[in-house]
Formats: sequence, C-alpha cells, structure tokens
Amino acid sequence: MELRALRKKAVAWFQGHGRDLPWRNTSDRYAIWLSEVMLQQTQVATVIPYYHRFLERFPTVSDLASADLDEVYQLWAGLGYYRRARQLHAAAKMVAEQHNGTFPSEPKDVHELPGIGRYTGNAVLTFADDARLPIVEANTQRLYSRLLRWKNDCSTQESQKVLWDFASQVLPKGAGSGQLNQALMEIGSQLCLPKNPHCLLCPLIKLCPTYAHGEQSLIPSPKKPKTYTDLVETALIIRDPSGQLLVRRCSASERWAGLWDFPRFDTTKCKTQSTLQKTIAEFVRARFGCGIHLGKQVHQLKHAVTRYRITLTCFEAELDESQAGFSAPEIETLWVGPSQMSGLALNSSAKRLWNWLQKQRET
DNA sequence: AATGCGGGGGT
DNA sequence: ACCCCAGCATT
Repeated sequence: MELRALRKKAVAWFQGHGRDLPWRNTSDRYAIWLSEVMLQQTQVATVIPYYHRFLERFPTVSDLASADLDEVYQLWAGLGYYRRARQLHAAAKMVAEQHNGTFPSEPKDVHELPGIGRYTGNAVLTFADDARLPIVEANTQRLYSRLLRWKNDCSTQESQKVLWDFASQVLPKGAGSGQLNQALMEIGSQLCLPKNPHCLLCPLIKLCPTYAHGEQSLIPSPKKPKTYTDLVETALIIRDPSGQLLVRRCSASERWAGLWDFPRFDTTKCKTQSTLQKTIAEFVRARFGCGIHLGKQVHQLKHAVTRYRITLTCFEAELDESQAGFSAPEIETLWVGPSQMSGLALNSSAKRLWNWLQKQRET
C-alpha cells in the first residue's frame, strides 16, 4: 500500500470537504474528551446540542468535578448509555485531584481514567495535541477493512490487531497525525458508507482493492443480525390527594441506573386483565409500600432498549391511604409536583410519557 | 468471545 | 421495519 499517497490524498480531501464540527474548533482536551464520550455509539447530529449545553454549564474539568452527579445526569438525559455520564463525572474528579484540574497529556494517565478505552484516549490526544497515536472506531474500521480487503469478521482478536496495526502504520512520521486521523474518519463516515459507499467521490479509490474487486457489499463482513425480544411493560401514574406524582430512581443493577422513572414493571406474562390487575397491586405493595386504586389505561407507547422492543402501557392510579402500614419502599422514591418534574433526569420513554401527560392537561 | 448498556437518525 | 452509530466494562 502506498501510504504516502494515501495520506496526501486523504488530507487534501478533508481540507476541502471536512465538516465544520464544534469539537474541531478547539484544542481543549477536556472539550474533545467530552465530545468523544458523547459520540460513543451516538451519531453526530444527536450529540451536537447536548455538547453545547454541557460545555456551557461545565466549561472546565473543575466545573464538572465539583458538580452533583444528578445535574450531570440531567444534562445527559436522552443521550442514552448513562454509564458514560457517571464515568465522565468520576474521571473529572480524578483529573481534579490527581492532575491539578488539567486533563492529562500522557497516554498512560489518560487510559487510567474510567470510561476511556483505547479509541477514546488516543482520539483525545491525537486530535487535541496532534499525538502520533492510532485510532480505530466504526468509521475507520470500515475504511481500513476495505483498504486492506480484509474479509474476516472485524471483531476477532486477529482482525483487531490487523486494523490497529494499519492505523499505526498509516500515521506520518512527523507532524500531522491528528489531521490525518480526522481525515480518515471523515472519509469513513461521509464516503465509505456501510451500504452503497460513494466510491466515485472517494479520494482513495485508486488505492482501494475492495473497489477494484467490486466487493463493497462483502467487506467489512456483515455482522450477524441481532435478535430482539418483545416485552410488555406497565407504567403507573400514581397521584396522591394533592396531585403529586410518584417517581422512582432506577437502581444501579437495572436499566437507566441513577435516572428517574415512573413506577414500571414487566407484564409480558400477564395474559388476562385480572392477572394484570393483581400483578399491578402486588407490585405496588411490594416495591412502594402503599395501596392504590387502579384507574384506566391512558396511554401506550413503544420504544427500544438495547435488545428489547418494549410496548409500554400506562395506567392512572390513585394512592389509597386507607391501605397504609406496609413496609417502606426498598428503592428511592419521590412525590413530585408538575413543576419539579422538569428538574429530574428522566429516561427518554418516561420523558415522552410525561410530555404526553402535560399535553393532555392543557387540552 | 459475548453481553449489557439507549436512543435516534437515515433509508 | 430495519440497520447503524467517534465504545467501554464486565463476564
């Protein structure tokens, strides 16, 4: 492979066609770190507004380190993979304590921070400091596998070694690794698409054996299709006499750890209406230590969480104060009025449900 | 090597 | 109704 030509063509194309993204206008390692974490498994268009809001509230690592995790969650709510927010916050505290509030510049130090793996750590340092470090993520993995005409499953150890080795070899000896890495990612994301790649626009077309053999649909090798599980879940809008709603914080061992949700549980196995009602009553008693009068179903929405497709059925209910005296809830709960709800970090489906309720209230 | 972890954009 | 995405940590 003619790496010198590859570098030159990639960078020339990038200078003419690269997108102007917010995190490309800074060399602040903290800002770039934030963008990289937000961009993990999340598309650029989704990230941009979150990135601006977050940096406005927490302009420096120290601002983030001294914040409450709840506020970090609030700014993250809707982005998904909330572990990222937790680890970002924990890492910011480490940076504040161990590195004097400056995001480290040594790869060894960077990779000790939680939530920072091989890609993210190298990306921050190569983009911010032009460090001569390789990167492989979704876009470059696709591009490199095609440039190498690598037909095996990219997830195996052998494949990963091949791809990371290429990512190292492609770097220039002198300066310019950061820009080259950006350029190759951009080509991967804008031209070297999974399906119907824009080969005729690609500056690397003459270097690409996959194009020469017409094997774009074979490389990278298709991943095995995911299997989804359908679930039916029930959410409860429980009101007390003053009109406040019951919400609960998701525990560390479940989805949306640390975020708030309406009382919710799996009712996939409830085949009849009476089974459902009994299950709901038992659930509320066991988990929230109170009794309710179950009202009618008011809404239903569908959403997806990792490998689950969820139909969420929502019932209204009133707190039954005559059924007092049950044991205290085992999880953190809160009765909140409508004005307080916006200050809670709700997961996306809970937020959708709450928005729907608000809209109903208006009309 | 496989799995859990969210949510939304694009087609 | 799919497929995919600037991954990481755990098992």
